[in-house]
Parts: sequence; structure tokens; C-alpha cells
Amino acid sequence: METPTASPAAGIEAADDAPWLTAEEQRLWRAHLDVCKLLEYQLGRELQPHGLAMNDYEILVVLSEEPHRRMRMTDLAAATLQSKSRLSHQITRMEKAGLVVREGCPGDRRGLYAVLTDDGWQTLRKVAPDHVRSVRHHFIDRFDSDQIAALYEALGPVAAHLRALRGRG
Amino acid sequence: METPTASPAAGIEAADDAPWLTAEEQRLWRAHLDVCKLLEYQLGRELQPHGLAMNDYEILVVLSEEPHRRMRMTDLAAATLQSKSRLSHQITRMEKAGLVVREGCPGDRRGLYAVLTDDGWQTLRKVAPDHVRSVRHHFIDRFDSDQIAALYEALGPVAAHLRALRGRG
DNA sequence: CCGATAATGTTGAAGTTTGTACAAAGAGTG
DNA sequence: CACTCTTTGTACAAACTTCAACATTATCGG
Repeated sequence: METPTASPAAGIEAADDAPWLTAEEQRLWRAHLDVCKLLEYQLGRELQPHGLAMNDYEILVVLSEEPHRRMRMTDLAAATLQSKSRLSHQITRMEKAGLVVREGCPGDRRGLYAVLTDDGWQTLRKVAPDHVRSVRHHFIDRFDSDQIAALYEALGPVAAHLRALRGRG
Repeated sequence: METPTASPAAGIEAADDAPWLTAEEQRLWRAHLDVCKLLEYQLGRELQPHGLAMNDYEILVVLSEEPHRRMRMTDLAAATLQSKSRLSHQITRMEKAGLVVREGCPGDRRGLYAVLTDDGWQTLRKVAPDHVRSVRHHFIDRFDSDQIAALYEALGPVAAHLRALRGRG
């Protein structure tokens, strides 16, 4: 039922500079992997009745928080940690669904904005409360406030480290 | 640079039973999402030179830990949290790559074992130290031992909760 | 101003994942 | 035993992601 991934597996030798994970380390690592996969699965599942996938939802949120509910494709790709190519396809699909539109960019004739449509906004408005309920029920509300602080203190720097790596590569 | 997903976004009302995330809750939630995405990206990237994807690696590990380096398809799908369909495709690819083979199941003529080949075992042997180094460098070694304990105490139950949900649906 | 270089996005093909339907074999029941 | 119900794994088609190539426009140096 667990999800191994960096295991000793009797018969294989670790590198000198990177010993196998201890039992405690390993169970944490596996818990993290499981939570990642399962949470995405579950949240996606609960979003499905609304006809949205996690990717769609994330984009709606990001756009909704921007000044004019719009963002340059490249920035949106960066904000959502996707490749430009993937985002382009994604936006094409969402455009077909009427959630966003592409609009040319005044100052830069190469650029495009992805813009939230009214329909997109209404959809978000309708879906957000349910999604927040999911996030609370399956994640946030399972921690007390000390844990919330401790988790952020631990995970925040990891996220920052990885974000920095991604930039260059 | 962050990855919103359950945000208030001025102008949308929360449900009565599920208020918006507080600032602390939200930054944790976003950190978690970012770590999930970025870590998978980075680990996958560092696995690439070995010609493996995370999925491949995970399957090698799971099989390597089994008594005869084999597991029934259904069990393997459950262990790796994939659909049976997806696993079937995955094993087909890995079989082509020579990492595993399918073997019939003596007691149950419907069943098949996915079996680690010698090549698969050697590959794991070669790749594992590097992967563990990655996991340490980008995740485990960024916490002190108190944090490791605290994180597991927090995440373990969440994983258990989500696993239980998955079973039924 | 021109030419080289870089940035913005898209495209199309190939590869992966998902969802549903299906064939084959076991299990339980009268 | 026959009948139904369940379990196992695959196969196909549709949806999604990745990768590399490309067209277009901006930017920088002489």
C-alpha cells in the first residue's frame, strides 16, 4: 500500500556520499509521495462534477488574482510551473470551453494575454467554495495551527530551493 | 512565482462551512503544491540521464522489494497508486525496454506477474544511489531530525486518510 | 539603420494517461 | 453442475503532455 522510491532494497549498495534513507526518513519520504499523488487524485475527483481539472482550476485562480484578470502566456506558464507549450494547448482547450480568451498585447506584438472571461469568472465563483472545502477536508484541517506553522517552515525553503533550480536547470 | 489553488480572490464568497484559507494556511498549501510539482520535476530530470522516468523507477523499487522480485499486476497497480490500465501500458513499455517481463500465474490463469529481469535489477542497482542522492539533496537533508519526525507525524495520517478514500471512491 | 541574437507563442507528431468496454477465468449458490 | 457475479488484465479511443521545429517580433551592437 505504500509507495517506495528511494529504498535500500537488500543487495544494493548506497553511494558513499548519500547513504540510504533511515527508516524514519523513508517513511516520511513515502508519506510525502503518497500525499502528493493521492491528494491530487482526490481533489481532481471532487472537481470533476464541475467539469474542471486541477489545471483548469489553477489557471482560473491565477488569472482571477491579477489586476485585469489577465496574464501574459509566459508569466502564466511560470506561475503555474508548466512549459509554454503545455500552457498553450491548455489555454486552447479552455478557450474552446469559453473560460478564457487570448488577447493581443498592446506594447509587444509578439505577446498574448490569457484573459478570464465572464464565464470563467462565474465558473470560478461557483467552484471555489467546493474546492476550498476539499482542500480543508483532505489537508489543511488535518493539522493544528502549530503543525501548519511547522510544515510551512519546513516546506517553504524546499519550495524556494526547487524554484531557484528550475529557473536555470 | 507561487502556485495558488484555493484562493479567496476578492469578490468570491466562501461557503459557510468552509471559510477561505487564512494567510498561513494558504502559504502552506501553496508550498505543498509547489514542492509536489517541482520535486517531481527535478527528480525526474535527474533520473533522465539513466533513461528512466519516475514511474519506471518506482516500479523497479517495488518489484525489487518483493520476495521473488515479482508482483501481480493488480497489486502493483495498487502499490504504485496507478490505474490498472495505466500500469498495463507502463509494463508493456518496460517490457520492451527489457526491465521486466510478464509471467503467467500458476494458481490463477487470469493473473500475471510483473517480474524484474536481471537487467532491471542491474539498472536499479546502478541508478538507486544517484536517486537517493537526489532525494536527500532536494528534500530529506533539508530538514533536521525534529522536522523529519514532525513532518511524518503530520503527513502520515493524511496519507492514511487519502488511501482509505481511494479504496472505495 | 542593419544584422545577429534573444524572446514570445504556436504547431504537429509522438508518447503517455484516462476511461470504458471487453474477454477470460475464478467463486459462490442453488 | 449451471448460473450469476466478481476479479483479472487488456484494448481501443479520446484527452493530455512533451519535444523539437518554427514564424514573428523585440533588442542590442556596431
